[in-house]
Amino acid sequence: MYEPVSGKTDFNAMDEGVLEFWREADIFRKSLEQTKNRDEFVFYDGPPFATGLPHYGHLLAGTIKDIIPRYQTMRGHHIQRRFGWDCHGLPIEALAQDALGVSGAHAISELGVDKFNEQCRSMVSKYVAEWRRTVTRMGRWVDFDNDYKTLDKNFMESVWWVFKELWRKGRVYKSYRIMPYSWKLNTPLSNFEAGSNYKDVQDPTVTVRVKLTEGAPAEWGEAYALIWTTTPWTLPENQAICAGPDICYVAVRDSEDGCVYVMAEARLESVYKNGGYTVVGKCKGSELLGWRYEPIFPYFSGLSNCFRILNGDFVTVTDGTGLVHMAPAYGEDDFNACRAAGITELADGLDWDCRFTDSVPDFKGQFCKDADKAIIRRLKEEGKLVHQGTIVHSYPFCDRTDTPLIYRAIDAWYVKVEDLRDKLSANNATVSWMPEYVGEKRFANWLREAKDWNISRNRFWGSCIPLWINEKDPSDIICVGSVAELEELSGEKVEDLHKHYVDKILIRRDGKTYRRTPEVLDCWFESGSMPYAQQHYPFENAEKFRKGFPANFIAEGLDQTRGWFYTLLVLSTILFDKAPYRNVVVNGLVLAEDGKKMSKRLKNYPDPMHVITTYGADALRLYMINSAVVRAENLRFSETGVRQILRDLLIPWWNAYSFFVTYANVDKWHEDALVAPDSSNELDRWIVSSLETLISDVTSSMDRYDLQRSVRPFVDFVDNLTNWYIRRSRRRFWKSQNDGDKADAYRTLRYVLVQLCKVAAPFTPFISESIYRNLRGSDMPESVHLCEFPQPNSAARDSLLERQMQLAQTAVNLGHSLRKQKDLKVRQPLNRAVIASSSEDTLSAVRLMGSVIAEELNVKNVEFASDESRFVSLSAKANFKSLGSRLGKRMKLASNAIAALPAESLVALQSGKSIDIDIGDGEGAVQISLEDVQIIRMEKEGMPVANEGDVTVALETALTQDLILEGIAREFVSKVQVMRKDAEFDVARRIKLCVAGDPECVEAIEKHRDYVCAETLCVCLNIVPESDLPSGTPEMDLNGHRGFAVVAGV
RNA sequence: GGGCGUGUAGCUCAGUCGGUUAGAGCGCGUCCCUGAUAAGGACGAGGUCACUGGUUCGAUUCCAGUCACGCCCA
Repeated sequence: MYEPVSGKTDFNAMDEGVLEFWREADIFRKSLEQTKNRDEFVFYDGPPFATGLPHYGHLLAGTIKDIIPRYQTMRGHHIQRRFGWDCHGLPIEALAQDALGVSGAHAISELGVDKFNEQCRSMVSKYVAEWRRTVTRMGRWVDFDNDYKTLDKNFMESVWWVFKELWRKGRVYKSYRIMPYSWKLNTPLSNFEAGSNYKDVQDPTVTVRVKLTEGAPAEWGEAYALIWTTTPWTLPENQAICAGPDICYVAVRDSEDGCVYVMAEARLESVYKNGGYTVVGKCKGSELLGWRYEPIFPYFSGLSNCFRILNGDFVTVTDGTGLVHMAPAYGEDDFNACRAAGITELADGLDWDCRFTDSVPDFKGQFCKDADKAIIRRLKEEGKLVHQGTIVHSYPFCDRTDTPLIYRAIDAWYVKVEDLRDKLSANNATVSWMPEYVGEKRFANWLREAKDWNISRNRFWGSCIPLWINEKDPSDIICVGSVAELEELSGEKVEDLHKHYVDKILIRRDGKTYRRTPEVLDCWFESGSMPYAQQHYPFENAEKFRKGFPANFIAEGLDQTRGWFYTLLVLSTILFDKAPYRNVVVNGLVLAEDGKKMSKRLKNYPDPMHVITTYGADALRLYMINSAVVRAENLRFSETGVRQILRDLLIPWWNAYSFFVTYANVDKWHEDALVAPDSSNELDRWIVSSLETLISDVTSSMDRYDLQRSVRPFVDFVDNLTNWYIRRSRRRFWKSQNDGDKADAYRTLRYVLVQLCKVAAPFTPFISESIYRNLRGSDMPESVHLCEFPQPNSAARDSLLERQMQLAQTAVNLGHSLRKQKDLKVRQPLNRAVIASSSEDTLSAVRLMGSVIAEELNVKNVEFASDESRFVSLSAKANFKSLGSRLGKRMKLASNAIAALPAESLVALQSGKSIDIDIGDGEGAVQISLEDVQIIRMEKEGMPVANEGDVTVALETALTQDLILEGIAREFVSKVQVMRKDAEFDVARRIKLCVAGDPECVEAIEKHRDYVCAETLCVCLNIVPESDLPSGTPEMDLNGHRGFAVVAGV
């Protein structure tokens, strides 16, 4: 006996039962144990931030990260799956700030970094339990107990090792970068943070003249460049002027003061609104390059390389003068352009509160923006101010304090990457990406323009930059690469590597004192170090690491192009000059059904747990995998889509299984060993062959990491299994004698169901397990996930048989369509169907399917004919594909000529002859053969026909009295079956029938008495006068005839 | 502004290495079937394959440009 199965299953309960089994029988551990001596297939799991609950993006990535390892395990590999957590960085700091009620770097320092960091540490595992629950519920097998955390001392120590390797190779340097800076919080913000609070503000604008000293033609006399800015306070720090190389500039002589002014031609009219000038010269910005001018303010006039005109592509003529004032300490374009021009020393006159320092004595102590007025006044006094106004524009503000942000140069640590571009590209070329374009275009382009990587953060909770700097000489730096090294250098015991511990540790050497640089590392540096740090390499596991590097496979979202994919590659390229991964599956974004981002606030998506418990995890997994989201495209998440996959695949599959169990139990059929069936029945051979095709398709797609294409063939297979194999085989299971054919049917169906479980196990681990557990033999593994993946066996495939069945299905569909057209229900038997095809191959193939077609179409005889012309008239149409390339411009005429071909020509073509046709352009005859035309079939008078490809089906629709009576009998059986069902009789329950009706009805039932009794399991059929029926017996409509039946169980 | 991707039926998506009838599922309408099935089948309505040009005998497909959307970057 198999465990009885209900046709209506509760997928949630099924899932929970399977989870319980996995837990109790410890199946995941067993699967690892079982494969421990096999080849290692290495998977790296990218660590998520544990600062929120998992969303669909995580579920999707988790599903991909489950399917591939499950598949590879079944293919005989050993695969460690360690979960990882990204524990550092701003997300967790933000949670801690909220919890402590503090905000900003100042406040944190006041509170104490130790307090703050311990708060962060205590909150890291806040969501861990919830993650574990959800990930597990989705069916993902991953090791949570042996997970890695970026805050572990060992992990952090390996990060130091990585850092020191970079340092040793001369890859780490300190430099400036322009960042949004909150003067109220005394901290730089990330660009992301800066983008969240823009406001419209009114700022001053000034146009200033700058005296040219070199470059301008002497005949101009006194000449000035005109510059424009909305930040007058940056003028004291001016170091250069920038012109657009391709912008057209003019020099005009002012008719009032007689001086010459240079500006962009496009801006001339807005500067000189009322004329009053004469043009004395024109040139491109590239010609202004290198001209020199007198510093506007004297404070930084000693700096070298400054006070020149530079060129830059970012210059526009939408406002200002087309000549841009450059204060490289306060603007990114300025900074980059000046650095490119060899200006290395920055004029920075502000302290950490953004007040002017001693270096700008005239404005000392004033907050920079407040100094605007005084600066403008000074410019006016000195005759440098040409125009003054105001502008309203949108400007970023600090999110927390609502004060305007100041863009300024901040000291930061960088990893040199720019000179590695070729190596990065070469290493990337060894990686196989799914989809290809992400690696070959998107990522490759990014690598080609890779910029040096800012790895320092002026924050608190993270891995520390392990650099100790001489208090007296900032160029004297010690890089520490391990705990032992630090202990030795400092003589102190190092318990923890977080900032509040290591900042207290000083190194004293040769009478000098070294203090740690205060920054922490970018958390991308940590996740990029994951291949080494998760193993505590090189301090431990050196051999294990070497075997497991690079990874066979990683999977993350498209948004990681610049994230994890990148940092992994940069670090491994520097350390080992190798790509750290061989295969990458990139998934797209999961959007809400409306195409917008999923938003908790808008509630535009269903809760993941609700979806899982309603439809089961398998349905959700399949829904996501069966979409292009596994090929980096976006998915609009639709609950209906999840329900759909349940209906299309999981329910039919379950029903096939429930069918098997129900009837096997009724028949007491049971076999322990699972053997490949050796049935001669064509349906059996066909479904086994289809199964082999499925195995082969799935295997080849999975080996290419093409998940979407791996899922697709399942839908077809299950459709064939339920709607053709089982439907066609039903009577083999129902018949009362237990003969060899019946045993073949059971054996085949069980075999197919069990093999299907194995093939589907990586995708739908729950339903596969559930079905497998009930059907397996006693010597088979206790879990489907401990089985081997079925080997593709081409010997078991019979492509001719698959083609035959395909043709039979086509013929049946055509016949059904004819019945529909002629309004003849399938229950009405017909005398004859004719299958015609001019192709001998097709005809001989479909000929073998005659009985199948006859039964499905409910016709007494199926005939085959090679001469279609009995049923259809033929005409032809040109095959543009074959002729077009040959004929070119003559194609149009040829198409007309072919449409006009007489019947004899078509018969000649069909018999395989080539014919010459004259297409009337005087260029000579065109020789055509059957491939060059497409035969069109039109119905002739007589029998209705339908056609698809080279198969034509004709149906004899005339009804004889015999056929009509049989139709009535079948209709009657159908009605009685409904009554049985309504009465909830068991399928094997015998009944008694009391029947009445009009004369035809009685005649029909009388004539087909045996058939009616057999079909309805009726042991006693009495035909009585209508008047003997119990009152209220409902009348049946039997194809227009009156009938009555009273059903009673025996 | 740049890189990459996407745009096909009311919806979710296939497909087309250039070929004259562009498919599936859902939804809708009509009907059929039901002795496993919250099912299944047939038929029908529904498409200027985002737009504009170009190449070609022929473009939804190739090329260029435009527009819209998305991701990343600036």
